[in-house]
Amino acid sequence: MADSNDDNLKTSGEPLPREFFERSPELVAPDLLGCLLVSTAHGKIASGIIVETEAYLGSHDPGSHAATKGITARNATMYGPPGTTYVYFTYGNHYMLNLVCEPNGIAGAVLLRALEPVDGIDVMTARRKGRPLAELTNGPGKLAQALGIDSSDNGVALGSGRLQVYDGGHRAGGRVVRTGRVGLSAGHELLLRHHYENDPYVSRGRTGPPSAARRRTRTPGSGGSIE
DNA sequence: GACGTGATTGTA
DNA sequence: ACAATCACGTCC
Repeated sequence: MADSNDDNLKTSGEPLPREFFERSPELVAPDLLGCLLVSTAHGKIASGIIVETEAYLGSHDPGSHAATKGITARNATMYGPPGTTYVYFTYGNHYMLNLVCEPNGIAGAVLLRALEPVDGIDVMTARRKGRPLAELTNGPGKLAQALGIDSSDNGVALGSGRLQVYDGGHRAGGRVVRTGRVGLSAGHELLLRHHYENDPYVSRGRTGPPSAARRRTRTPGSGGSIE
């Protein structure tokens, strides 16, 4: 290939088997830390070591898309077979990449929130419009953008599409900490976020709950009454 | 700290 | 039909 993009690729370990994902997201989320996520979207390799994850459970998790609602058009893949990807679009701008857990028919997934860039840094930098290395993949929307992920990846089994995850094992000396999940108005108090301590590629997250429910900014017309 | 952006969802 | 919400990122 004319691409210089596929020299010296790092594939630390075997692809994670389906059984790895066929259990609670609460167990899968910390085990994904240290594994390698690889994208081949648009014919370009881009990869990184997973350094931050969040678990999303089923109907009893108020922060989950599967909270009490049952199956909807959006969350259907969360109920699908383990080892597939759940990708959804939010805030009008961002794709979020999750890996589906639990046996087929039971909702559960792990959100990938941050990576340490490994291969294809030039590709990721271009997709991220020249941002510095530490800001290529330090957030869920950022990593999806860096890896070229979009809604066409939703519901696809790992290894059969553009994405794969390889076992990597934990980093030497990388201590894992659990904190509250980021950006939720409900369920943020549950300690379901996992990341390496003092890791430069972890998202900063947000401090505290998102200032109540953010109100849509209204533009009162001139002379209009405000309620 | 505030605003963009558009799909999704509950409510009417 | 409508309007609020939203697992965020960017610039002020």
